[in-house]
Amino acid sequence: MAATLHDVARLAGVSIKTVSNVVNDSAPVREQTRARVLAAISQLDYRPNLTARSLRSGTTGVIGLAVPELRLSYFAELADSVMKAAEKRGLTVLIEQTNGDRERELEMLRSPSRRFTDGLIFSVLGMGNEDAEFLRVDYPLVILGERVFHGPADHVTMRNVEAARAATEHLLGLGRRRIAVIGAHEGEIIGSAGLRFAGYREALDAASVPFDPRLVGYTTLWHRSNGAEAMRALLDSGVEFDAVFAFNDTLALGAMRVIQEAGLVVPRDVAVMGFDNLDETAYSIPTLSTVDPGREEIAERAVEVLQERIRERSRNGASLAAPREIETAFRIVGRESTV
Amino acid sequence: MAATLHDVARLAGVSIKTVSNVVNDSAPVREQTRARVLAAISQLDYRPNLTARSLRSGTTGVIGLAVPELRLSYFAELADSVMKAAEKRGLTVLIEQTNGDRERELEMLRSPSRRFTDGLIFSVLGMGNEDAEFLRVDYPLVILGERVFHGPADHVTMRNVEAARAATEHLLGLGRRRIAVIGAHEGEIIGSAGLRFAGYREALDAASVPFDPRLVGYTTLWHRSNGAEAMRALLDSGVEFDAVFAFNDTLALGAMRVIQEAGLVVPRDVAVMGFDNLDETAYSIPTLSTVDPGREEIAERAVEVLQERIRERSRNGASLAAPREIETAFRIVGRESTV
DNA sequence: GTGAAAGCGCTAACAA
DNA sequence: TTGTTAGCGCTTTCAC
Repeated sequence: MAATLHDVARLAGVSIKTVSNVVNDSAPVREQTRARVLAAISQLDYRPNLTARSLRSGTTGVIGLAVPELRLSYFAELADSVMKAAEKRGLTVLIEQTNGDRERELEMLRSPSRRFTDGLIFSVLGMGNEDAEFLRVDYPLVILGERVFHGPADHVTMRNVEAARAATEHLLGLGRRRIAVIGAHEGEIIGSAGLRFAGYREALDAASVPFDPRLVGYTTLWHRSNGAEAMRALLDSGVEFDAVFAFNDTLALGAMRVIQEAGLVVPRDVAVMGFDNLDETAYSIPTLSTVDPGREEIAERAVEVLQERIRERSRNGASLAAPREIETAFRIVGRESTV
Repeated sequence: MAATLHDVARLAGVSIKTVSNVVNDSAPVREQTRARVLAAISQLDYRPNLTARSLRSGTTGVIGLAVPELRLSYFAELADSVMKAAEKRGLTVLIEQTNGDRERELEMLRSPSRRFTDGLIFSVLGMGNEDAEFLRVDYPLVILGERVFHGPADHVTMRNVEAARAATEHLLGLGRRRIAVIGAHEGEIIGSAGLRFAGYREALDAASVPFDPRLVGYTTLWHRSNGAEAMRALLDSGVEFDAVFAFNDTLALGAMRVIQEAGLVVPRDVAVMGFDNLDETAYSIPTLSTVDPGREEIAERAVEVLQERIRERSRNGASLAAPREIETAFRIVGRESTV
């Protein structure tokens, strides 16, 4: 059985309070006593029981991270960044998957594991702005993504409209004028698809390039196969285009595959631009130009804000500060697909 | 403040024991009483404090999963499978990253979060058989991977030698006789590289195809860039080959890129075979033939064995049963790269 | 500088 | 069938 404070105290011939003081540096301890305690600790290989500590202190040092699916590279890379940011701050991350499903997302907010975590970083995909009130919860919560804005919880996101505009301008800068988009969602205003589409339109308008609805590829999901299908439809339709802006890298890679199968050359015949800067975009054939959404910064800020809220809460019982909207920086990454 | 058992008991006019019985189904409760308790629970939105329950019961319902790096697709997909298998059994997964680093792996075995988890599934990459004794720990532990065999902990792995042999035979079956390998590790006997190399040799020998050391591409890591480099070296060396067996999919994808850049056609000039059956191998150009290692089954078995050990332990204090070596089934997946 | 004791919320042994 | 009570291991007043 693992050693407890009592065992250490008995061996060192002191009270458990003294041992606790040594372990937590919570009060000055005479040098000689400290040495005796430390000796006992190492002799017994004592390690504090975190569960007991949690019960007493009310915090666990664990934060939750809810993402749609870990096997989607974007979320695996995000999880990696969040774990690294958390580790720097002495926090452990408990990852959970929602499948991007509205119902499961709502459940997640009330999952039993919330009792195990001090707060939650929640990458929302299925819920919409109309669900915002569900985000009014009694624990620290930081929302990620583009589904809910100005809700009752802190929110970290990138400038989607500006980034999509910059991506489109990058293509315009190459002299491309017939720029198709892939990944649009009919009638969506907010959400990544809606915002990125808006950025695309802004760029066209600013450059006085007419918008052609035949160049819009709608897809429900943003997987590789959806990018491939949308591109096939575009090619079959016979509409002319000299560039494609896909709303994420996975769509772009799927589309690029179909373009090449059709005997066209990237970027000579069609320039391709993605969005997310996944690791693998640096290794595709050709390498894929994309938007770096600054995942590291998003993760850092999210963990930072969450930790602040956790601290506020443990001091004051609850935080009254207004929810924060934090926007992070992006960067256009030019690679072979848009030379 | 969140409601406790006491609050519910007071509201329902019963003792906390009765509430506890209702919550845990631990003893029969009169229908009428149960209804009153349930009403109080929902009125107060009572949810049990898992920390307190853990302190009392000595278990947490959380298992650890240590993997090298989540951004490597193989481990993201493995993590997904483990989480799904765990969820079926009512367990939550705490993921931690080791970076495949021996030192960090050793630390992981004694990480403070072990106090938070009932057991650990540990995908080992940096440690070797000589470190096996470190795996003699006082909590349930299941090892994954090919670095440690017959150690003091349970071990779930696939038949690497047989799988690599089958993959090579698949290429031989196409009439290819000059089969290069990529990802070999000089002098390694166990470890994925050593075992897969052995399987390759077995297949050649069985088919009486002479082994040519010039066809062996050594790489330290198994990333895309390593596959690309190894293939470049192979092409530069001028040695002839009509097929490549890469020891994982990522290497294969990197190699395939270089093959195509060199103006060769896959599979006409060079057939390519990977290993792992990553999601993305179904979408590459051409799609990649590979070995499906049965990640789902590995995950299922690992969680199952771990849970058994956890239960044994909570019953008997400790498990005396000998460590188990479990081997799972694999499957050759033929795709465009080996038509 | 150190000790005694209460109690975090829960489960389980024992009583009634 | 239900209630009482003793801890799980720790932190934290409050004495000394």
